[in-house]
Amino acid sequence: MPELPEVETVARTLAPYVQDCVFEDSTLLRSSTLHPLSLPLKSLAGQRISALRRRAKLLVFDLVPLQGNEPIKPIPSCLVIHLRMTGRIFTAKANAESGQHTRCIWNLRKPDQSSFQLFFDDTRTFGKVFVANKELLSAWKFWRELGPEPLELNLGAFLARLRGKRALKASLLDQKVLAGIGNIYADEALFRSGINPQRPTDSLEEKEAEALLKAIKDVLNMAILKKGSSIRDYRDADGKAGNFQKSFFVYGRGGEKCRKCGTILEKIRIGGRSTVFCPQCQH
DNA sequence: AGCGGGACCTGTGGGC
DNA sequence: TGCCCACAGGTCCCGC
Repeated sequence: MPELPEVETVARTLAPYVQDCVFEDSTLLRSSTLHPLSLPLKSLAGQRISALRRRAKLLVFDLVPLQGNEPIKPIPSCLVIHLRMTGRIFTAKANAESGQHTRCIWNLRKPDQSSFQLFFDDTRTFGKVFVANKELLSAWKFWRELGPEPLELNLGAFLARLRGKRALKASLLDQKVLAGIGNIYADEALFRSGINPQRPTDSLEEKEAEALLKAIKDVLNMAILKKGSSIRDYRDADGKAGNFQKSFFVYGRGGEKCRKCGTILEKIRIGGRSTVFCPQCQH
């Protein structure tokens, strides 16, 4: 579910609740939700959240030990959460009961000493929670190999990453090439730049790469402004759905008419993922 | 190197 | 109404 704009929205809506709060105890309701390399959840106790940020599709809680507390070793430096397809994170009052799909609950203490809970719910259970420090993060292949943030990428660096003969769409979905783009925004950016998703990656002319990079940034920025896209499950930390799904040109519209030219949109599979494009507008 | 397929899961929507 | 199948914002692994 959540791609870069959705995770960015969760980070922005959750930050005001958790900033400077301190972890107390944690409850893991499904063991597979904890990443195999993770430190135990109990090592979070006494850690203060100094910042909440996004990297790629990951939510990162930066931690600092509370002064005067004896931290549990090894000391974690962050809590990383990957929402995958159906993960949701939200706050609840102290002692709220878990739901059918609740996978993890954290008790947090605010600076004013009052307490509340942070819930991680995940219907399909693909999501992961990872308590880490620098060493563990660099041991995590996925993290170590993440490509650059697309919103911070310049044309030269983008061109340098467009290597290989595979379909361009497959490259855009590869988190080692660019970090944060998923199935929705890959299709939308390709449509908006007029490029066919099946094109070999290394066939792009510089002008086309420039148009594609601009389309990627535009579509991600617009989606962030609209608080993400909600197809079904996605909600921000306040439980609110996004609005960018109303602006889709192609995603989920296979067989319907192109909003620009009226041609019937084609639906194919690339790299096992549904891909919708306009055979008239995209070359 | 890069593909297709399957695995991991649960839920929903469409077709019959 | 009910059953069965396809499919879903992601990633990983295997075999060719």
